[in-house]
Amino acid sequence: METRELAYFLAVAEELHFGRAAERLGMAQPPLSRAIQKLERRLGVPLFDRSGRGISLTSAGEVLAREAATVLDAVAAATARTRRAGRADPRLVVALKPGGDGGLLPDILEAYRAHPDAVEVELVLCGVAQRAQLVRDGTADVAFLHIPYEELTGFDSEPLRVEGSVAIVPRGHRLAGQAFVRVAELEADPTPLWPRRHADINDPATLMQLVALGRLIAMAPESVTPHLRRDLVCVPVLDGTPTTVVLAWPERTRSRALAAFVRTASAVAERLSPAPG
Amino acid sequence: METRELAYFLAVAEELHFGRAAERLGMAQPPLSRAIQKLERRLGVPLFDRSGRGISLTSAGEVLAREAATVLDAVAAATARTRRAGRADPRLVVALKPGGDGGLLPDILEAYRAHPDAVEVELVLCGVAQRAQLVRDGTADVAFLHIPYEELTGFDSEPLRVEGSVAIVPRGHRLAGQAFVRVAELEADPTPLWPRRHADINDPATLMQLVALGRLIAMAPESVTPHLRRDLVCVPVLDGTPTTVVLAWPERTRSRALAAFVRTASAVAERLSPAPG
DNA sequence: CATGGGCAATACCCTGGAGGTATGGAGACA
DNA sequence: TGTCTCCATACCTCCAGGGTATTGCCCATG
Repeated sequence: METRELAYFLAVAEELHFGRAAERLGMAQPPLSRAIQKLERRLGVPLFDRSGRGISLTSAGEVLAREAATVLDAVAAATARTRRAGRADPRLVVALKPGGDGGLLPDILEAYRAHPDAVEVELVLCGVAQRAQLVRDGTADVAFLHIPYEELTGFDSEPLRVEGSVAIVPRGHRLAGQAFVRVAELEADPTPLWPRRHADINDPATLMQLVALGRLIAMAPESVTPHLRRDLVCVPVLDGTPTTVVLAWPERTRSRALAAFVRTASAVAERLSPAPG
Repeated sequence: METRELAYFLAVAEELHFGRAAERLGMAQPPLSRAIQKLERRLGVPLFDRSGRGISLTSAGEVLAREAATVLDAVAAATARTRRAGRADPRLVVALKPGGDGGLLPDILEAYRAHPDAVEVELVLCGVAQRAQLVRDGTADVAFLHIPYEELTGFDSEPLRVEGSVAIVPRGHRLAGQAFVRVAELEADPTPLWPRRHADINDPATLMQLVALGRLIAMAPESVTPHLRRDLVCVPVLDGTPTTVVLAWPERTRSRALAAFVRTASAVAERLSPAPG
C-alpha cells in the first residue's frame, strides 16, 4: 500500500463523495475511483458501500480510515524529524507552555549545558493543545506535559515533579487569607470554579482577568504562583487533584542529545524536590 | 514520501550497500541509487555518506531508518487489520502464552459471551516474543502480557491482576518444604536462578526439565502453579518482583467487540481478585 | 410510470516516471 | 599505476497513473 493510495482513500472516507474528494486532491474523479477499486482488490475487501445515492464506509473501511490516518501522521513526522536531524546545527526542540515547566527549566538548562552530549536547546512556547501535537508531528523533540490533563498515548515519558493544586482568587477575596481550602468549599462558592464549569477558556490572560474581576475562581498547579499577576493570590487546595509534570517524547526515539536531556531533567527534578515520581 | 521509497531506503540502510540492497529488493542497482537520490533531494538532506569505499548513514539517515521502520510496520498492520475486519465472520483474536492468562480466561470468555457486542473469540497460543508482535502487526486484536517482562510501548492496556512470585524447585528439594523464601536465599543457593542468569532459555518445557534435573531454580508468577509438572513444587517468594497481567491492544483501536472484551475482562478480574491494579 | 439529475464506473488515450542495460568515474589496495 | 569495487550517469523502454468522454445506475419528482 502506497501512502498516496492511503491519502486518496482517506479523502474519500472523509468526504464520502468521490467527486468532492477528487477535487480536494486536485485530480479528476475517474482515476480516484480506479485507485480505490485497485486498493479494494489488493486488500480483497470492500471499503465502501456503493448502494445507489451516496457511499458509506464498510466496517473494514472504518478500520482502514483509522489506520491510514496513523500511517500518514507517521510519514509526516518522519519527514519533519529527518529534515530536522539533517540541519547543520543540531538542536533539541523543547515545547512547553509558559510556566509549564514547574519552575525546573532554568536549572535543567544549566545542568544540561554541562553534559557532553548536549546540543543547542530551542524553546517553543505554545498553547496547551499544540504541545503534544508538536512532538507527535516531529516539529519538537520533547515537551513538558501535565498529567492528568494531557494524554501520553504514543509517548515515552519521564515524570519530573508532582504538584499540588492552588486556588487563584483576587487579593481581597474572602478566601485569600486562609492557609488552605478544600475543593468542596470552592464548589460551594457561588463564583464558578474553573476548569470545572468553564473548560472552554484557553487563554490564560483572559482567565486571569476573569478571576481578577471576581467572575471565576481558578484551580491550577502550584507552580503558577511565581508568574501570577500582583492582584491575585494563591491558596493551596488540600484535596485538589495533584498534577504531574512529565517530559514526553516519541516512542522509539533515542538520540543521545534527547537521552541526555531527559536524564539531566530527571536528576535536576530529583535534586530540587523531595519526592518526584 | 511513498512507502516504496521508504522500503528502498530501509533496505540500503540495512545492507549499507546499494548492490546487495537492490538484489534483496529484486531490482537493478541504478534505479535504486536514483530513488535514494530523489528522496534525499526531496527531503533536502543527505541520508548516506558516500565517501569512497562503502557507505554509511548520516545522522539524518539514522533518524529516517527508525522512522521508516515505524511507518512500514504501521502499513503492514493497517493491511492485516483491514483484511481481518473485512472477513465475513467478525472475530476477536486474543494472543496469549499457555497459562499466561493468570487463570482468568475461562471466566472472561464465559462472561464475554453474554455481552451484546460479543463476537467469536479466537485464541492464538504463542511464545513470549511473538505475543506483543502479533498485536503490533495486526494479526491479533489483543494480548495478555506480563509486566514488567514485556514492553507496553505503543499499546493501550488494562491491568487485570497482580501476582506474586514463586520459586519452582524439584519435589525433594531443600526449599520445597518451606512456607516461603526470599530472593536473597535463592541467590545464595549454588544452583543458578532463572531468569537472573539464564535469560536465554525461551522454551518452558526445556526450562522445567532443567529445574527437575536440579540444574536451575526458576522464578515465575504464581499463576504457573496449576500447570506445573507433578515432580515440581512452588514456594512463594516474599520479596520477588510482582507480575502484573495486563490486556494490551493497539493505541487508538476502539472496536465495540474489543471494548466489550476489555471491560468484561476487567470486571471479571475485579470480581475474582481483591486488588487488581 | 416516465424522465431527469446526480454520481460512480467504464472506455480509451496519453505522458511521466520507474525500472532496465551499458558505461563512466572515483577511491582503495596491491 | 593498474585493477577492482562500487556508486553515479546516460539512455532507452514500458506501464501505471492520470485525463476526457461517456455510460449505467439509482433515486427523486411530476
